[in-house]
Formats: sequence, structure tokens, C-alpha cells
Amino acid sequence: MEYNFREIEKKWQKFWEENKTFEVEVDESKPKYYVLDMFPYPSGAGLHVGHPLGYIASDIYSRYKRLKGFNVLHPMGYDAFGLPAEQYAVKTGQHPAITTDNNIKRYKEQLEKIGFSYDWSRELRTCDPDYYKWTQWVFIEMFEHWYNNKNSKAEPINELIEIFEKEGNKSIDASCNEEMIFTADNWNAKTEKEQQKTLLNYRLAYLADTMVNWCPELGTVLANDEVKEGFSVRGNHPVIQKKMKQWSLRISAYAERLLNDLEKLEWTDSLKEIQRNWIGRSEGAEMIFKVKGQDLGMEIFTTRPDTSWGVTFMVLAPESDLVEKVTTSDYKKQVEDYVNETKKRSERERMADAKTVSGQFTGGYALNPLTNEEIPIYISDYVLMGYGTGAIMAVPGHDSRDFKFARYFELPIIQVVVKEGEEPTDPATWEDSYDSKEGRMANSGFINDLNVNEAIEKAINYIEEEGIGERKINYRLRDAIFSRQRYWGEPFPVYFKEGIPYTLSKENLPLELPEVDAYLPTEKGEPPLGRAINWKTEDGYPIELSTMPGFAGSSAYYLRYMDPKNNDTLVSKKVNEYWQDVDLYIGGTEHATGHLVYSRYWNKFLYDIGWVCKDEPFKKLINQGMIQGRSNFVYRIKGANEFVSYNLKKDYDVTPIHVDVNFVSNDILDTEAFKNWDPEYKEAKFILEDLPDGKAGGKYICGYAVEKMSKSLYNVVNPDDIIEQYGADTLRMYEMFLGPLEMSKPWDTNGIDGVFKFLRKFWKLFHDEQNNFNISDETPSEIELKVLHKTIKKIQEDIERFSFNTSISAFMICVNELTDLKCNKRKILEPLTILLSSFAPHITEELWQKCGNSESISCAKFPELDEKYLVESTYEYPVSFNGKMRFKIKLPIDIDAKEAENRVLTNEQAQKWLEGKTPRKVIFVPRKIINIVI
RNA sequence: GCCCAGGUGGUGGAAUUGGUAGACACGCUGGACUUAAAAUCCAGUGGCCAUUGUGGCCGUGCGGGUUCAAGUCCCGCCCUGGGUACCA
Repeated sequence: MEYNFREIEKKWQKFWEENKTFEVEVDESKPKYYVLDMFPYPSGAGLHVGHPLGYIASDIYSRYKRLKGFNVLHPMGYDAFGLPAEQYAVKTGQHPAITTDNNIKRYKEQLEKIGFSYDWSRELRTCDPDYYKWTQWVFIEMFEHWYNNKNSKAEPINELIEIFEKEGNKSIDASCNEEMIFTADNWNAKTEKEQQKTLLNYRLAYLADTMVNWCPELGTVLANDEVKEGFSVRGNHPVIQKKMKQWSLRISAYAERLLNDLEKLEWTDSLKEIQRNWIGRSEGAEMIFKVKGQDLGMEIFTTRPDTSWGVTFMVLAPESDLVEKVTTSDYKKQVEDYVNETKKRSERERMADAKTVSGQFTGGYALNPLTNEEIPIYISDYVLMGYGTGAIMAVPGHDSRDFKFARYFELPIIQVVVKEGEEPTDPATWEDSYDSKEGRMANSGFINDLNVNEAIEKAINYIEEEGIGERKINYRLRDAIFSRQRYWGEPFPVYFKEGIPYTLSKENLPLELPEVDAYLPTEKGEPPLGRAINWKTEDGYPIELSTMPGFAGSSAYYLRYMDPKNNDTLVSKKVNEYWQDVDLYIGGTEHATGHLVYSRYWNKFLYDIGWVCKDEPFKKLINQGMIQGRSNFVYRIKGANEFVSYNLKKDYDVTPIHVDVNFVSNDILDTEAFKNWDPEYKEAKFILEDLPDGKAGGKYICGYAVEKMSKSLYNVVNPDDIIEQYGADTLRMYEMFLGPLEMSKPWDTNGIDGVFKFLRKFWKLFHDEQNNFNISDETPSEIELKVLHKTIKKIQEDIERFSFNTSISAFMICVNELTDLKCNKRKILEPLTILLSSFAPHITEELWQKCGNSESISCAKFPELDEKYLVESTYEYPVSFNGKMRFKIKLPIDIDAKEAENRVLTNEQAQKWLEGKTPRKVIFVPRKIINIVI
């Protein structure tokens, strides 16, 4: 029988489904292992060949762990809320639920063809009310907790209220929005409404006026990670800054833990680095500069309090509340004009303009608390409201932006740091500020002559002693904006009473997404939920109109997979204690600052309140590389319907045109398919390569380029087509064979034949020349056992370090060797089949069954490595002279250095290279090399 | 600007701890089988030079260095990809 992959793959996919082969339950008798893929957003385009790369890798690892005796949880689901389905709904009127459902069906069909070992009974989708009930539930929990900095932990808001009632808030160290000190009496005298307003400043999920990224085109606010260089990540629309009342999650409270706990994780250094930069910890001091003639302080943050003697002016962000207060009447008009101008400019414009200096003097002066000198206060858009305090002390001598500003407005520049061993120079002669991370202090009072690090310490201590300010650690990480003015997302379980938000009772969850007549804002400019009929509580209070963002549903999905059908809780304690956390998480690096930060935060919160037993969700994480497209080009002669082959194009004036890669194989164009592609090319003529005999009329060779895989570049390859032609086992192995998992690489179908040939060769080992199944029960020879055990060792090591491309070449070597040995012995082929089964599950199930096994091969045991078959009695040493390999010599494995030297030097070939000289030195490295120095 | 990866034949890549550079494939060339094609099988394939054969020199982005020995370690540069940014 020939290797009929179509029949075999269908048969075993059906078998796994019917026998629930991969469904798992809590089983205390076995160790657990949790392998997770980042679940996909089911887009309308379906999967291309790049998407399954990570899924294949995780599936190989899952199947391997199962063979090793682990109880493996390996689920799949869909991140189903999101913008594209909603935009499609706006265009066509089709309900996003229907679009999403169709897309999911297509995804699942495609995924099932690849033969993954998912436990499909645990499948979940974030748009399912039974699922988002728990997203809403966690939101309510966050609303009901505050962050206690003293314990570095989230605690119930009720306990906070008790403290307020007894002693006010003076002993509280909370992560909160700006808050005045109040006493117990103050608190108790507040009305319910006032108390609720105050509590909102403490809640981990809070409603507040915030500067937000507003995207007018999408009609919604976006989180920082959803904006890149002033444009929305989805759709690439301009984004502006705007103050709006929005829900936020107090993720900044967790900044320190999110940063420190990175050390515990087995993630790549580059990914940890991205998160470290995103969290952006900087150490320094917060200082207060008094405003001259007013009872008013300007709070600033600096990492360099040592340069305080070099401060010659102050700058406020135009959006700062202080602007109005410090501005004198003489400058009111100019300041207002400048503020209005900045407001009009988008973030993008401000950035593009980074080189032009702009700003405005306010007329106000501040007092430098260290020197008591008067310094002018300016406003400028190079100071951002969102970082630090929205105000800076400017040190033009040692900061390039301050330097440019000082030059422009002709403000004084003072040098306070001098490079070691140099003398101060006149700043008037400088072309730029002097980078001052190292050096010695000058012109700086009592810290003169100290080096920078000592000076920083001494300055901070002084500032604290004098009550000017305090040591402070600042984070770049902002609270996560949690409202979206969209339809297709989780509704907030929140209603408003006198404008104050209250959460629904948990018994009433899920709060289901209501029907609307259109997926657009209302005439009043409210979000689409403003169109919902009767969108209020039983008591008639209005319900929140925004919905939650995409990352809400993906923040705890890994927990829900553990216990997906539980109606009483997100995940039961017992189940959580068994599965614990994700042992291996595979997905793209694009989630580094979004999902991977949010879900760590979400998980830490659930850990604080005792719902989960691990404070980090993903122990080990691997980022698979992107599969890029490999586009092909034809070269059209300008003004003609004639195409010239790649190597001849230099003689013509041509335009390169993308051609569908499915008409091209090994860069050779199928000219007939090309003619039929588009009526425009029906009459196309071709100038072909020369044949070897010099005559024209050979092939049409296309050019190529590596680009993004995209429909518009005609370089999309659909896994369904590959499976139809070669089978899923070939697809799986070829995707792994392409190169290291983490590396980005172009998809090139050309090499796939090699893998396909390998599987057929493997199949042939089990069959005789007439294609009859034929294996022997003879005892294997030493050499056959050596081939097998060499392969067991290599495969095991490679899988453990996720080096799947090298495992595949090891399989190829093994099958080539067994073919040469004409080995068809059961004792060799059965263990080899198990080894291969995580990579190529269908063909191995089939052969396993033909060998007479009744159970699925996934229930087999991974073959034991026996080192005794690998023991060698000799080793072939490479012998090099002055580092250059010259010949090889076979020597006993246990030979000592002296004996080896003897044997080598007396060797005939060595004589030739010694040229009669005596070697100066002989280096003998056992089982490695012999090097002779002459 | 700053931070992180990476640069090896015609192509994808291998070399796990400093120890034989180019495993395994693709492609290409030649051959067998065939009326022919496909499939399959066999041989060759880093570059240059020499040759009846044995062979020699060069070679892992560039320039230096350490070492008996460097793709691998160190210093300086160039290039590609990714992250991030008026971050005080």
C-alpha cells in the first residue's frame, strides 16, 4: 500500500475526536503540564501558513510531554471580541456575533486539519456570556479593592472604609489619585456621594478624568500599547490627546512587582527587556520649588538632584493646572495662545516637530530651594503631562533638550559636571549639552568635587533633611485605560446613581450585551450602547455605555481553561491547585507590552485576593518568529504586454509586478496559469531564458523578495492547499524544518519536497517492494540499536531545548541509515515511530496500528535511552598542525595523552607535516582533537 | 538617540561547553530507468588553483586582539531586523 496521507489523516482525526483521545481531567496520580498557545483573533481572512507555526511547536511539545507520562492540558479558544467584526457590522449591518461565529468555524476547520492534540471540550470564546461573566466578575472585584503600598497587596475596600471611619486617611499609604488628608470626623461628615467620590480615588478599577489617546476615526479611546508613533495599531488612524472621564485599572500600583518578578520567569532576555523598558523605573527625587510671591509649590521629579546648582529655569507642561496660577497678567494672553496652539496639535505633530523649539515665558519666577536663586518659569510642549509631575527643573548644561531651549530663549547655561581630569569650560562655546552620567561636580556648593554618584546620594539626603523633597522612584507605566466607546466588547457591570458609579450585584452576572439598531454612536455622541432600549437597572438607574477593551477577555483565559464549565467560580480552588500555572506559553512578541503585561497584572490581583495559587501566570514563554512572505515578480516591458525573464531583464526597461506565488515553483513561472490569472494577461508574451544549447525558449524565471505575508502582495500561502497536496504531517514537519522557532523567516514552499520524501521513505521501511506491510521480529543488530539510541538521545535533547529543526534532520539521518541497513525490525521501528509521533501524528498512528497495537500511539511510552548502545571503543581523532586539520587517525577511546602523542607522531602522514622538525608542543583533548604545534 | 537580537555556500539552515566550518534539506549539474514526461534511484556540488592520482591556498559582515586552537571570547566599526522615545 502506498502512503495515502489523505485517507490516513482523515481517519485519525476522526478517531481522536470520537475517542476523546486528548480530553484531560485532574489526575493526582500524574504530574501536570500546561501548554498554552496565545489564542487567535478569528479574522475573516482565515489562517495562512504563518499562523500555525507556534501551534505546531506547542503541539509537538505537548505530545512529547504526554509520552513522558505527564497529564497535559493543551486547550484552544478564540479572542472573539474586537474591532474588525464591528467595523464589518457597520458596513454591512450583519451582527458581529454572526461574523465572529462564521470566522471561528473556518478557523476551527483549518486547525483541525493540522492534527493538533487540543482538548476541544475546553474550547472557549471571550464573547460568550458564560465566559465574560467572569471578566465582569473580576472587574467588580477590582472595583472593590484598593492597593496597600505598606503590604504591597490589594485589600478589600470595606477594610479601608473602616479605617477611614476610625482614623481618617493619614496612616494610609495607598496607590491613589491625588488625595487630601482627612480625619475620621471629616470622613464621617461626608455625604454618601462625597464618600463614594473619595473611594473612587482608591479603587483598583476607577472612573476618573484622564488624559487619553482619542482616535476620532475609530471613535474610541485607546490604551498606550494600542498606539504606535501617534497612530492606532489597528487601522493606523491618527490619535490625539484628550481629557475624558474614563474607566482605568490601577496597574501602576503593581509596577514594582511586575518589574521585580520578571526575574523569576523563564522568558527570553529581549522580552523581559521590552517589559522593563515599558515599566520604565527611574530613581531620583521629587522636589518642591516655591513660586515667588505666592504660597504655591511646583513639584518636579528629577533623576539628577546633583545638578540642582545648574538649574537656570523651570518648564511646565502646557496642560498643567499650575500654568494658570503662575502666569502673571502681563503674559496671560501669550500663554493662553500657546496653550491653545498645543491643544490643536496631535501627538503625531508634536513628535514630528521635536526638533523645533517652542515655548512661552509665564512671567512667573520660582526659587531654587538649594541656591535660593530666582529662576523664570516657562511652558513648553517638550514637557509631558503624563510623565513625572508635568513640570521640570531645567539643567541646560547637561540635558540636550534644556540646552536647545536655553539657546533659543537666551537663558544662562551653567556647567556643574566636569569630565574626570578636565577643567570647566565656558558653556557659551558649546555646541551641545555635555552628557554628565560620569564626572566630577563643579559650581555646586557643598557637593563640589564629588563624583556624580556620590553627589546624587548627598544631594538627596540633603533634600530630605531640609524638607525640600524626598527620594522617589518613578515609573513610566501608566494606569490602563479600560473604556472603549464600542459595541462589540464586554459591557461594564456598572450603573450610575446621581452620577456616581456602583457595580451590579454579582448574582446578576452576566450582564449581557444588548441588541442595538446600528453599531454607531448615537446622535448625542454617546457610544453605540446608548441605542439599546431599556439599558438600565430594575430600579431605573442608567447602565454604563462603554464596553471593555480587547485585553479584558484575554487577561485570565488561561485560568478559565482549567475549569471551563464551572458555573460557580472562574476556576475552582481545587482545580487551580492542580494545574497551577502555564508551564509553557507560545506566542508572538507583539503582545509584549499589551496582553503579557495586563495578564500578569490581572493574575497578581487574583493572587492577592486568594483566588489563584501562583502570582505569575506564565512560567516559560517562547516567542515564535514571524513567517514572512516570499513574493515573486514578473518584469513587464514598459508600454507592452510582454514579460522578460529575470536574468534577461537588464536589457529592457521593465516594471516589476507581483505575481501570485501559487503560479510559481522554484521561481519558475507557470506561464499558462499566469495568462489565465487576469484577462489583462490573456495575450501576454514572454521572453524566456536561453536553453543550455544557447537557443531561446527555456523557462521564465521570476525575481523574489521577502515581504510581509499579505493578500495584496499575492504571497499568501494557505495551509489547506499545502495539506491537500502533501498532507498535514508534511506541513507540520516542514514548518519546523524551516529554521529555529524563534527566528523570523520567509515561507518558501520549494523545500517541502524534502520533508515529503522523508515521510515516504519512513513509510517504506515498514513495507516490502510490493508495498505490502512487512516487519520482522528478528533481534536487531548492534549497529541498528546504535542508530536507534543515537536518535532517541538527539530527539529528546532537541525537544527539551525547542530545537525542532535539528530534530527533523536527526530523523532524516536515522531513516537514511535504516534504509541503507534495510532494517525492518519491529524492535527498531516501533520505538522510532513513537519518537516521530509528536511531529507527524497521523502517519505514526497508522503504522503503530499496523504493527498490531490497539491503543492510540499517544498513550505509548517515550522510548528509554540506553547509553550502552552508544559506547564506542575507538574515536577518529582529527589531527591538526598549528590549528589546521590535516588528517584523521583512529585511536582507542581510553588512550592517554602520552600514548596518543606517540601513535600520532610515528604516523606516516604526520611525518610529512613535521618536515623533519620536532614538535614544540602536542595538545591532546580526549574525544575532541589532537593539535601539533611546530 | 537609547536598548535588544542577528549577519555562515546559489537558498533555508547546522556546528549545544573555544576543538574537524558548511550537518540535514532545497536547488543545480551529470548519469540510470522511460518512446517521452513525472516519479524513483546513483554520483557530484563553498570559492580559487593544480592535477593521471595524491593535493594546495583562501573562506563564517569589516579591521584589530587573546589562544596550541576563534563562526564561537575581547576591543573598534559597518549593515539588517525588532523594541522604545521630547521619560526629565
